[in-house]
Amino acid sequence: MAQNPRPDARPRDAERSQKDILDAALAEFADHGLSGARMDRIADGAAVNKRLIYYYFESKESLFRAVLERTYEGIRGEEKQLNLTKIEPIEAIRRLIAFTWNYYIAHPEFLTLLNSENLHRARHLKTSNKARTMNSPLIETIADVLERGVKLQLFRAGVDPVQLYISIAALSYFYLGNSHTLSTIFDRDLLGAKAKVERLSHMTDLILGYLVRD
Amino acid sequence: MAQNPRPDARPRDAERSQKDILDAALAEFADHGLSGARMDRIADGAAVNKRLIYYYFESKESLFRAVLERTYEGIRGEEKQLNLTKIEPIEAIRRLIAFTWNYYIAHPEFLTLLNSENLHRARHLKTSNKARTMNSPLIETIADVLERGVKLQLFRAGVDPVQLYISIAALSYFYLGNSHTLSTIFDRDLLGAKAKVERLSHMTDLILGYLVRD
Amino acid sequence: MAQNPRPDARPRDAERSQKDILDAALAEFADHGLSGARMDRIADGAAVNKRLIYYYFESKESLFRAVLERTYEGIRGEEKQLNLTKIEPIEAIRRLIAFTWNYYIAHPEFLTLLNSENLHRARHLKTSNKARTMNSPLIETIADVLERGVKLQLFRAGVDPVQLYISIAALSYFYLGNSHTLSTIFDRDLLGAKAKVERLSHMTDLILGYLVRD
Amino acid sequence: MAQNPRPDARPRDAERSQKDILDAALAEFADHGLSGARMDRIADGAAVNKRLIYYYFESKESLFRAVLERTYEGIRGEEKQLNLTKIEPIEAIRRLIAFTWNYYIAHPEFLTLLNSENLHRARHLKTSNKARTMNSPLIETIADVLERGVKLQLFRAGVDPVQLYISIAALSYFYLGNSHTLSTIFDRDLLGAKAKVERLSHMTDLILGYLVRD
DNA sequence: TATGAATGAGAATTCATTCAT
DNA sequence: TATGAATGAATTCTCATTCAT
Repeated sequence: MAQNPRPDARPRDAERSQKDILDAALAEFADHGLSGARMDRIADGAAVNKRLIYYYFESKESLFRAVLERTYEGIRGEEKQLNLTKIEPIEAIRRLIAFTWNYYIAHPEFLTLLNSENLHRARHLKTSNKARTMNSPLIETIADVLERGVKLQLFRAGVDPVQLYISIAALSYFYLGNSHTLSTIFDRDLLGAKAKVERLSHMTDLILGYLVRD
Repeated sequence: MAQNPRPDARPRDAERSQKDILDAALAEFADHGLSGARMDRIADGAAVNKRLIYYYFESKESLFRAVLERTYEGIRGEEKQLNLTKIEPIEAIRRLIAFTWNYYIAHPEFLTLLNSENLHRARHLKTSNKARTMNSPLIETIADVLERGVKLQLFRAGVDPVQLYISIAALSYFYLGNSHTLSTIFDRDLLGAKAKVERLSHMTDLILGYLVRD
Repeated sequence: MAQNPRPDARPRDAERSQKDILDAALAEFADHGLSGARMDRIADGAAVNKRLIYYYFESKESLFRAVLERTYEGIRGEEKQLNLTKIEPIEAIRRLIAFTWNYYIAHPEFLTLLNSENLHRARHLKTSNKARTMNSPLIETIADVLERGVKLQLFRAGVDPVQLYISIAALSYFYLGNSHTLSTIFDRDLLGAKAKVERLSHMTDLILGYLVRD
Repeated sequence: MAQNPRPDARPRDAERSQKDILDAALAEFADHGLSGARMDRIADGAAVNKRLIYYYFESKESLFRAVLERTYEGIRGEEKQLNLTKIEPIEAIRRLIAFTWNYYIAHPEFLTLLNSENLHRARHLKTSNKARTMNSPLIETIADVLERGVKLQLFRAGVDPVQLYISIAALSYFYLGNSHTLSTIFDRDLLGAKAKVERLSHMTDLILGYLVRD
């Protein structure tokens, strides 16, 4: 179908166009996965000519990689803001869980994007030096918090920070990412305000119930 | 003189053909998602004429739904086998975690299929009376185990069986389903024998650490 | 899609099956034309197995030819019933117009079937000895009526019966066969009771206005 | 420096392509009907890539609608050229009949296209604002001619212009549109030069024989 | 006489991508 | 930096017809 010119034809600059494309691509990939995404819709969403996408980003796959990189940058940036090194250990864990939970709620596209990338066996991640080396600062943070907690005889010893990081992520990720099937199967609204409060509470109880000695 | 059927001719077996199609479709959808799956590859995989797929299953979406239904049937069937009602509560939880973990390892296609279905907002599940009503028997089981554990003063009270079910699933699901990106990011083999033992151990510790009172 | 067995599985005989097939085929061809007709729908409509159609009628084209033949048989049979040779000429013309008009109204499938056959340049008619030789008895009838009318000094002389036959058919055929586009263009209901009366009246006036001398 | 468009400047490719597609589509739809038409043949006929058809016209149905619109535009345009308001009434009617006759002869595709559209119950016409509102100017013309003829005491009174318009169209349309079956049945060449002259003569006699008082 | 299973050859439509400017 | 026009290669789906019993 012939494309219409942008209705608001404000002047455009290279950076702006690229950002618009990445924004539209993120939405499209998050909504439809890599295979289901349509370059046409991305062009429409970004209000640019389709050809321009290829000008800036070589191909659909490349574009997906770029989106993935920006997405990892996004979460890593936020994780860095989360300064837990001076917070009391129990409270630090609390905040960590809440942060993860809230981040996923605020960025549902992160979940589906990661699912897509895993479906493709991390192909794009592996070929992205940028994203591959963006380790989460939270591993260090968790290690620090655990260490302090153990020293204060608050926490059990011998907990692997990576395992804990994964578990904390898992508890939110699965609940939110699978909410459509889960709520269908359980015939129960999992995303209402009350349900959300309960889930965060359960996850916090679970993690702290495990960590905290008495 | 009765003619023999061609020696290389596939015997005409409707049930067999349908099963072959479903098997091939499961593999294809699990590998590529709904959009990425190719009907041609499914036909090849099932060694049937492409047209036959449409003869038995109306469309790609319908086929996906059928696959999904059979997949849910599969896990629900196994869950039913898992008789925990007479097992001592702590051991029961242990077995439940191990079962979930092992099932996902044995059926990696279950994970990607569910991810696909969630990407599509459970569209197929919602239109499948069959699958929609196949509630997991494990909710009942968990409720029973928790109750017994509480009565024996082994477990903490007030734990919601659905939350616990979701959490147990989450811990395995996220680890296995995201193993490609996680192992890339952590540069660590998450699927080696040792890593698997450690993960199962961590998950069990986590859940029991939370549940068991002292 | 797999076919269901007939819900009412009464015993069937060859003649009955063939008639059912022809009935269903007529409806299908009339509704969708030759290309648009579906053998599957015909089988469904006749409540027989698709294979049976090929058993009795070689192919889609053959089936169409058979339908056409039966259709011509139908109208020729009715035309024969119309005994106008002893009717007063003016009244005979009146009856002839009304008969044509009413036949087309009662058999709308006749119109679309003929349109289809003309689209295909009368290919099936030309290869059907049966239909090709089924001349309309009305030509003779009209010739007779005209002759009598002229002798009685009622009608003008020199009218070609074939031209008149075609014109009488044309006036009904076009109105009824194109009623969908005509009523859309004129935004006027052409098929209501009042409109029908008016059309028949107009056609009769037109033909008699031409034929009758004063 | 403003460039003057050269008078012989080639039309934009886009326009040309669209016209070529519409031309080829008209021929194809006229020859085979909507269902029988093949997008491949249209692409070949227009010497464009098949994909381009979908680029400009959404679908086969849409293309058919566009063809229909252009076809109606064509006849309405010619009808407008036919200036009969200052012509003597009898001569005006003569010209009108001849115009209709000659237009159908020159545009046989118009007949089959309309038949197709009626087979589809004017579905495309009804969804085309363009075509739906292109009323024939001939209705007004006929009303005017009739009125003048009545005033001059040449014509009978009380003739509905719409009925007359339909009848004039019908006489040519049926003869030409059904010429294949008719000439097969009558075993008589209906499209030879002599036969055409006779038909036009008959139709004119018929209409004027009805209209003109003595 | 009848039928469920199966298919090869298309058919419409889609899609990422490139051409020409 | 930007774009409208164009396309080859799929991709889903269809259809008349045949196979095997």
